[in-house]
Amino acid sequence: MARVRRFNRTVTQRIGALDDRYLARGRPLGEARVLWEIGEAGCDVRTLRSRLDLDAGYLSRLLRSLEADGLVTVGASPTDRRVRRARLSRKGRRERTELDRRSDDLARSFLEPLSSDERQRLVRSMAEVERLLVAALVEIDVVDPDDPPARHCLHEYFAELDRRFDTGYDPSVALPALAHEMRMPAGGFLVASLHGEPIACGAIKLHGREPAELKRMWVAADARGLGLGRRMLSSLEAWAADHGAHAVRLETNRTLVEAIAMYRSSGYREVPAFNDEPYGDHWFEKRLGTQR
Amino acid sequence: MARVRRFNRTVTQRIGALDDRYLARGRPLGEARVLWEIGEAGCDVRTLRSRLDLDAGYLSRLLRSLEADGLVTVGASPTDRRVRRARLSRKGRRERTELDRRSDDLARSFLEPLSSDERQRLVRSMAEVERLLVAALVEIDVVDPDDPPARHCLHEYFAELDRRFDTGYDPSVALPALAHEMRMPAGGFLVASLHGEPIACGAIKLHGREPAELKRMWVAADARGLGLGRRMLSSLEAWAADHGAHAVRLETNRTLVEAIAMYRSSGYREVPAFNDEPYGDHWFEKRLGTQR
DNA sequence: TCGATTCCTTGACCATAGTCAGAGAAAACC
DNA sequence: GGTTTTCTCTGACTATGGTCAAGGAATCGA
Repeated sequence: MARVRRFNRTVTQRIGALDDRYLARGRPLGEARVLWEIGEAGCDVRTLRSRLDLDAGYLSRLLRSLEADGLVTVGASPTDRRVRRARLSRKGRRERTELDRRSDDLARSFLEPLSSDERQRLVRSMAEVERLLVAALVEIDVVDPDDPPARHCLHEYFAELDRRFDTGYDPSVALPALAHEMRMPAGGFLVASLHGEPIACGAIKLHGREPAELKRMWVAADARGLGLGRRMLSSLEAWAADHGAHAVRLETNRTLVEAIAMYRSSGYREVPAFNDEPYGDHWFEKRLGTQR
Repeated sequence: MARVRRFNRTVTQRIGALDDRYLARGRPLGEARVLWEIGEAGCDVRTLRSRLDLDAGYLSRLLRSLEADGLVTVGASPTDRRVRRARLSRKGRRERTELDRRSDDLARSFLEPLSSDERQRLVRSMAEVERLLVAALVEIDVVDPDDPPARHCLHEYFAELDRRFDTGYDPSVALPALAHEMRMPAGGFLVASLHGEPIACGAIKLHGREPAELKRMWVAADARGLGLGRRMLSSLEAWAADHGAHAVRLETNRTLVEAIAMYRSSGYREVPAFNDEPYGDHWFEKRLGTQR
């Protein structure tokens, strides 16, 4: 307990202060955070507001100020002209790159004085601390596959498969998993969210007395390494077991090496192909019920 | 690198914000920090200023405000009437206890959702992160044993021995280590400091071709577990070796179990008593020079 | 004993962060 | 087509954190 308190004080205040100073570089911290959060691709003002949890009036003023400095432009969103969309100007983009660089510098300054062995231990311990602290904040819920969070996850999932598969990914070629197959009574769709943002998903298709099928398992790139995949996997298994499944099976592509490693270490055994998914290279199955 | 950056963002901002809110409880954060830092025993205003790194005017105003709330009294220091000394009133003491409780609650809230195995891992990893981050910030210097930092360390060292030894500790009974024996050319006195505050010390008495003697090794209670003892020990050994010693020896009391464990694991072997230190229960020696 | 220095206080000032109510424009609802 | 809701902006206001310079009281140094 005392240990935790001291950690909070030392690490939080010391690094936090440094972090802020590095990020701010002469600019009010609020502006720097907004600049950062807008991102390369631009961002709707309402999204900024919810992500940074700022008052509408305050954010508006921050944007005006950034606009006056020539760092961002704010225009109407193409789809809904009430919504305003902030984009970085070229100068803003340069500025953001600079912030990025400084953030890297800061990280490097922690690692530099250490030996390579110590560096590894530091990074490993940091990951562990983060994983355990964040784990308590992640919520996994059953949602409808047509709800916005689920659609967001699926969109990201497909985009990632398209990037990673050697052949790209075309959903119309793959075996489908339709919305009605991933909601009750045919199945379930789980979404993990952190501070209200969806960061991982997975679906189960029930097949009566046959093994249930695991589909659409995805973890956001910036949430990896937190043990979230494993947690999602066991939540899906638990959901399947609760709905009468005695086993779960799945197919996967050979490029998804981390996923394959995770399946193996979670008790999945490779089995012969049980379907003709064109993108499938490996098929796995795990029997449920031993743990309950 | 990315890992370190993410750790900084997540842990720092998330916990930092929580920590501040917990600590503040309706009061400006600045006031809460001052209230905390004054401590049960009271504190000179100048010390507060340097510890919290606040502007003199600003701190003065904060104290006025705490005084107006009846939490603090500020009076002249007994030794130097320019210096002002802040003390907690009864109400202030209650308030500080409350802050203490909340800080505990916060720490508990991190641990609570975890299994006991996870808790252990979290605490261990936090200690590791802190140790490695702080290690880079600690400076070990050779100082004169009569300098204020050295005197502070020695004072704390004796107070601790007095608390821990079954018989209490009376410096006039023990074998002495006089200031001139711990400065060149007879010996050396090392102090480790973090942000300018001394947090550990140790001394070497040289004996020509005979083994050097290690004395006065101490680590501040709130800096333990950071690997500082081991670091101080190897700095002392290095200093001794640099000044011609081929071996180091020391005596210690049986109640100092962590120290004894550290000596053993650092390559010290127990040897027969080489002096008649009345508080000595164990005598150790280590040959130097193999590592250089 | 007479500056010089140290320590603190006070008044004047400033920037950042944030809140709140009102209003205008666009979209959604019925 | 009129009403309601959503989204944003603006102006007015507040609190917090912080800086700076002047000055008074105590102490130090010669």
